[in-house]
Amino acid sequence: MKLSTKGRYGTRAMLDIALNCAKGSVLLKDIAKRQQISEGYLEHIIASLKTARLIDSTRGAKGGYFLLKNPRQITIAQIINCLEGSLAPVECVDRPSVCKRNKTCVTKDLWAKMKNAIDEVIESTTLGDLVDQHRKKAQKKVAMYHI
Amino acid sequence: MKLSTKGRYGTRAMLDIALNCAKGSVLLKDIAKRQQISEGYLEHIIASLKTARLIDSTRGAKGGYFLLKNPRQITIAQIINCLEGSLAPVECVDRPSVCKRNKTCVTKDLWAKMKNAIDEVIESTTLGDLVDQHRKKAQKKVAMYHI
DNA sequence: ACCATTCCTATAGAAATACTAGGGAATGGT
DNA sequence: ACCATTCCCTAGTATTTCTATAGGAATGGT
Repeated sequence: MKLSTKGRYGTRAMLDIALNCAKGSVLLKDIAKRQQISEGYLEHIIASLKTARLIDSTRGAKGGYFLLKNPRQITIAQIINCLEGSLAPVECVDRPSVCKRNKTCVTKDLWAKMKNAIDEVIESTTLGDLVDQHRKKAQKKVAMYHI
Repeated sequence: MKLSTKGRYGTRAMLDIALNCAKGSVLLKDIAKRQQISEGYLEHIIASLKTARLIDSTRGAKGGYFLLKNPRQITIAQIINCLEGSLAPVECVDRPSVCKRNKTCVTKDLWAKMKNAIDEVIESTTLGDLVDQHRKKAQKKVAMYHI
């Protein structure tokens, strides 16, 4: 039960934009290089994030991508859901009608509980939280070099 | 991020054995019919459950499968883990060395949190719990017919 | 000896994932 | 007006994982 690369790369791309937006917009090329993702593939992921209105872009020279909201207003759930859809471990949790067993099935209830636990994590974490944590870790690393 | 059929079928198979073990062992054929899983495929799943020492079998005529422990001693985590491996949403959570970014990566910490939330659910639920819940639902259904 | 049953291995079709390729369109600096 | 830079869009393909299917061997009760 793995997250696909879309979810993983997408989350890192969003964090990268949040960390590098000081001078306005961020180049896809730069995100790709820093995050070690192929430009071509990253384009697809970025496109989904744009459709979901989490980011926007300007074209042409001096173009690039930028967040449409404050990082504290962007939850990881929003990022993941637009790239992977629901994180329900089985389909019947979201759409009970796909399984005729759904009225009596107790495993369905269990999987629903699992989905809730997952959602709790990604809904309670914002991109702003990741930015904070990243800065804290980076600072610690710099401090270590000075010992 | 879906659970594969192995995890889903396996959990239902274990529940089926727990519910039908009154007369000793349970036939694969019967599990397959009741749970609507192909016999051939169920064989693979059952084999893994056996390797994990959750069930055992007797061969030949009058053979079948039976639980090796009390349902209250069997967690869903044990079932799922032997069929799907860890439910870590990304590999680096279990084996940090697969990603050189692991020292500074804050998304890794997030995915680790997600794994913990998932594990909490499947470790705190036992096969016995599912049996209880199933019996309660079945009873309710019978009562409704009598209205 | 017979038969129902579990056990084991190999193979293959289907679906999803993870990219790659290449041309097109908008923009801004010169 | 030109051109480099950048985003935009569609199609195709390679790889992996999932979901089985098939055939036969071993076992044990009758």
